[in-house]
Order: sequence, then structure tokens, then C-alpha cells
Amino acid sequence: MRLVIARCTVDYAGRLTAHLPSAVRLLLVKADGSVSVHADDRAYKPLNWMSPPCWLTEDDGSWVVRNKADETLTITLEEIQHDSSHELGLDPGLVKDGVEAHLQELLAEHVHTLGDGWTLVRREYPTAIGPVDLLCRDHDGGSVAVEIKRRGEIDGVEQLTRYLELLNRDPLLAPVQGIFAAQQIKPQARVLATDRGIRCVTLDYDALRGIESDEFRLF
Amino acid sequence: MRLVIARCTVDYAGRLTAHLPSAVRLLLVKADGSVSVHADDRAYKPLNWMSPPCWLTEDDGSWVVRNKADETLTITLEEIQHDSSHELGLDPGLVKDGVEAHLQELLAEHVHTLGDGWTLVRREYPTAIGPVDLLCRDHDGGSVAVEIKRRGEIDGVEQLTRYLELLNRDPLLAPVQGIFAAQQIKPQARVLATDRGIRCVTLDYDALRGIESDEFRLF
DNA sequence: AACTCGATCTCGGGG
DNA sequence: CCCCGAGGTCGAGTT
Repeated sequence: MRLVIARCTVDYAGRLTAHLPSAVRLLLVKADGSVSVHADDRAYKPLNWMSPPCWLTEDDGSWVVRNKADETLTITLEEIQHDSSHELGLDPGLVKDGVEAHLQELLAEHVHTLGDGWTLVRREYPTAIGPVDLLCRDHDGGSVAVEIKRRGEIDGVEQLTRYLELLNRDPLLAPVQGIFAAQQIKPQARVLATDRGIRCVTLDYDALRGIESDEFRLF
Repeated sequence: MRLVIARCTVDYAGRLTAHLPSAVRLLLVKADGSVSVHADDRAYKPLNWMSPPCWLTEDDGSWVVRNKADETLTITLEEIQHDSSHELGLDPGLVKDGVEAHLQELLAEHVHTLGDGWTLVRREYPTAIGPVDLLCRDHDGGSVAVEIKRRGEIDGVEQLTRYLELLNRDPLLAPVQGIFAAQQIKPQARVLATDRGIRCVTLDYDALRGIESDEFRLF
């Protein structure tokens, strides 16, 4: 990883064209060849960048970074205040917990918490407009589509509504009930769901994990 | 801006919990107080970060960055290889061209490319749930609502659907056709639009610009 | 301040 | 490989 602090101008030409007037900035050149240009604010997003795979050619204070689609990032250096390189090695990467995929996994293993005698048909049940998170059968064999979110907002209710409309056209499945399941459900989303006959279920992540570990302990 | 290269472990607790095992990384502390942790790959995204407004407390090799929602980023430094600070000053910021606003502008000037004899009523036609990108009249005087996106996805079709439902309640406008116009239209979005009787149009940005410059040359 | 929506989104998973 | 959805989305503009 190479760190350069320099007064520079930057031009990007590709999916759009963009220009940065002269100022002092951080230029970050990573081992994969990628380059990013940072100002002294915003943790997350650089002012400008080129993602890998791409290649840097350096010619006397003029850098050109190019990728396969022939997009270019041109950096003109005017005054270098710092220039250092560092060996970092491979990163072991991030360990996450508490995301939607894990919620889906947990609920899929415990659909009986939604209703007695319920069974899972499949996760990611495919439709022409995208996969339904869970398709289940209730104790009577009726179909239930479940949409799972970490945070339940209006978008999620709209998504489930689209799935239900489509699934209910399938005579093998219809009628299909809907369940909107999330760790937190926004009041507006709850109103909309209820108005459309969709049941809302608040998920307790720790409790689902608890069930998991309880069942594990039984064996 | 402060640049630190150090072997460290990182823990984030907030909207999720995440952990980074010990490795050498770049720690970037910006003037707004934000902190980001970078590995030697991926130009854009830090492995972990805290966005401003937030506050760093440093206590003998242990950093804690906290925000108002009480999310915390904890960095434990094990071995510091580099530590430097730099004065950057305010950045004049990025000048962009070629985004959705420009597409709308171009298409507004050339609604005849959507159909012979079509005319523009107005851009950003106001409704109670937001502005419609373009409202047009076809050769028969019928109303047409146009939603413009750079990339056409399902969300955009939903948005246009809501506008059409509202506009069609206005007896002065109804019936109102819908056109979903984008540089690229995703298959699922096309299926949904077509199912709802919405016409899909693929926009060629360079061609629209070409028309522009051709017409310019005529004068 | 809350909400909406675009983004050179980035990133990961599944077919 | 592309398609698709999620994101600690971020960040800007508007109400």
C-alpha cells in the first residue's frame, strides 16, 4: 500500500466525466492496483477512485489509471508532501453476525414458531420477479409466503405484495397468505401490511439463536 | 488527516456486530473525526469504519470511536509501523456530468423520439406523491407519463405505477399511458412493466447527445 | 430532523 | 458469466 499526500488535480472519464480542481489530497494506491483519492472528510467514500482490476502508469508527476472498459482516472501531481509504501499482507477479513441471511437461515429451521404444524417448502422460492424468502405450508396445507427483513419498512411490504399477487395466479399454490417478518417493523409498514391482510411478525434474533442452542443441547 | 499503519484488531458493535482478527492495516483518521480501516485491496470500501459525526478517544493503544446512536468501533493497536499527520484544508469538491438529470434534460428536448408528433407538457410534473419526470401528449392529445432512469429496475416500475394510478384519477388527464425509459432495463423490471401495460424504452445517451449536436450544427 | 432516491454504488450468492 | 438483492449501504436534496 502506497500513501501519497499531494496537491493535485484529478479527472475521471468513463461512466460519467468528473473533475477535481487543485487541492491537497490523500492518494491511496493499493496492492491490487486500485487507486482512490480522499479529502479530509467522509470516512467511507473517496472523492474519486478506480476499482480493480486496473493499471497505473506513472510518468513524471502525471498518473493515469485505466481499466479494461477503457475508463481513465488522470491525476496530475503539483506538489508532493508525503510518499511512503507499506507491506500489509493478506487480510483475514471481516466476521459478521446478525445479518438478514442468518435470520432467514434461523427462521427456515424454525418455521414452527410462525404456526403449529407449519413446514418449509423451500428458501429462496423462485418467481419471475425474484425469489421469495420462504415458502411454507400451514397445518392445513395452505401456502404461506414469508418476507424476512432486518428492518421492516414499506419497501419490504411492497415486495411481498408483488410476490403474493404473482403466486396467487398459480392454481397449485393459491390462495397464498403473506407474512412480513422482521426484527423491527416501522409503524407505517405495519399499517400498510395489515391493510393488505399481511400478518406482521417481530423476530427475536437472540431467541431464535436460543432455540437453536437449546435444541443442540438436547442431543 | 492522520495516517497510521499498524497491526490491530477491530470490533464494531451497532447495527450489527463484526470482528476483524489481528493483521496489519491502514487506519485513516480524518479532520471530521471519522475513522476508517483499510486492507490492501478494494479501492472503495473500508473493512470497517465510523461515519461522522463521531468521536475518537485514544487510551494507550486502545481506540474507541463512538457516535450519537452509541455504536462503537474499537481498535486495539498491537504494533505501530507508521504514524503521520497532514494538513489538507477544505476540498473544492467534485464536478460531475452525465447523470440522470442530464438524461431527463436531453429526452425532454427530444420527446419526438418516443413517438411522432409527441409534445412535452412539462418536466417534473408535480403530483401529491412526487414529481413525474416527464408528462407528454401523444399525436392524439392523449397523456403519457415518462419515468426516466439510468438503470431501469423494479423500484422504478413501482414508482411509475404509483404516478399512473394517481394521474388516472384526474379526469382532465385520464387515460394516462406509462413509459419506462432507461439506458438499461433489467429483465425483471421489463416483465413487471409489460405486465402492467407500461411500455419500455431503451435510451441511447450518446445518440441523444448526437441529435443535440446535429441540431446545433444546423444553426 | 426525517424522508426519499440516486450511485462511477460495492459486495456476495446463485443459476 | 450475468443477474439479482442487500447494505452498518452512503450522501445529497427536499419537506
